[in-house]
Amino acid sequence: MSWHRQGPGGGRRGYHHGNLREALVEAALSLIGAKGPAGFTFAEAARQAGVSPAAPYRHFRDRDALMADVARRGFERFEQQLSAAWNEGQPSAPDAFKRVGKAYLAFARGEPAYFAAMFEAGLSIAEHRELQQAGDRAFNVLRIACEALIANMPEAKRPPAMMMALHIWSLSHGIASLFARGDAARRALPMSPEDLLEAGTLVYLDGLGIRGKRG
Amino acid sequence: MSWHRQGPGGGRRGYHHGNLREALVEAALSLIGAKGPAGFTFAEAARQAGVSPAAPYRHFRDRDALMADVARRGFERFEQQLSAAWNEGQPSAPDAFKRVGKAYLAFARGEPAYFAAMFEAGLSIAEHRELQQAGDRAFNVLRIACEALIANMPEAKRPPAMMMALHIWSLSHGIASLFARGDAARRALPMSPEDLLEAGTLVYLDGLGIRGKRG
DNA sequence: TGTACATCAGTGAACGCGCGTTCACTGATGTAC
DNA sequence: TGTACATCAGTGAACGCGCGTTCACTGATGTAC
Repeated sequence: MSWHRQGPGGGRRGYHHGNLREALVEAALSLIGAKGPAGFTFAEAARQAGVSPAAPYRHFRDRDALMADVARRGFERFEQQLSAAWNEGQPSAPDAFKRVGKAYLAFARGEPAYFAAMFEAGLSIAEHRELQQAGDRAFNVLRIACEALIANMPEAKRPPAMMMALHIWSLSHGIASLFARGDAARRALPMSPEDLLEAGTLVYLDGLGIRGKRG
Repeated sequence: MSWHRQGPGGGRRGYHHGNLREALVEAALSLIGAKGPAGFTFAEAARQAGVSPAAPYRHFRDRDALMADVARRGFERFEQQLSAAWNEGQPSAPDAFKRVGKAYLAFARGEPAYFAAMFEAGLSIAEHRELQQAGDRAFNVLRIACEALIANMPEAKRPPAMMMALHIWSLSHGIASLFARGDAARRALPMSPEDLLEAGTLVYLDGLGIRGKRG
């Protein structure tokens, strides 16, 4: 909690919170994590941040604006984690690609509140252009990874990287949504989501003629 | 609306609704469709069905029980549509398989309220065993289709049908959730979701050694 | 260094609202005889 | 065929609650001079 003023001393806060915007985001995350996107209310976020119910209006137009901000931060965090996993394709593109898949699932499992805000809060894409852009930037990491993976293929056999990225994204997202989510809606699975995704990706890449697993 | 009593005459209803349970389900569907799972309330469902707010309690324990019933019906409908699309693999397993994929997307797009209740209402799988079972039955259609697709392969090269079905399910579900949903959270796509799924499935099957699209 | 003042980020009380749920009740229906 | 009665599926009024939002306000902070 960012209850204390910044700077030395860490004394009790006074009239001003000092970091309310961040505290509200944290509160929203903890509420979404605990009760789902529907269970998050503006009033309770204020209470959890220790301010009056009117205070949040200084920082967010309404409940949806706070939710959208959480989702945007989620996409940024998501992009960072995918990007770190890709690590510019080092030491090899296939290895790095595998890491990206794992990072996708790790995010769904490790940050269920962000994941829910991003994909299950019912936020309209059209009404929140900044969300779409943040989502596109995260997707772009995947596309770059796909481009690197197929860079050495003969041009005639090279698949469109965009389509490839959309397939990998969809497969990852499906597995994450159904089997790797961090809440009670997760379904049981006879193997780990990571193994399922890795196997599916290998088959898919094989189908594209990459890595030629099968003679 | 099932406003009138069953039977000839279709006269005005009296004290008893006659078909309240069904009317509540319909009301729930229309509310979920219009405002998402979070926007559906017990009270408004009652209002839309034209009864007092206490009446629904004769038929459902609480709001969640109604939501779960909607989801269960959704899974049953889903199973029926997938099953009809599969049509026992006629005229050929690959053709029928393609139809099943299209049916998955058609359901997400055509029945957004059911889809949301089934996958995005935050219902706990553990607390609603009947939901899990209904979901499993729908999934089973996919598994049977996968088994039929690989039935003629030499045993040594035959992939596990369960894994294959999970991959296809995940890919379909990812595409449906991200690009083919029937509400404002749908993302734009440079092609149709159907084409994306069909292309992805072909590549995947190719990777398994089915249909040998590529030399 | 001190002071006046503008601005910012809170307060807290109040509002109307709709929700979920309960209660004793009652009209309608079905059935035993 | 009629009647008494049990059961069912509704009513409608009431409750406490928490929400979103607004309002005039005020304490704290920063800055110009």
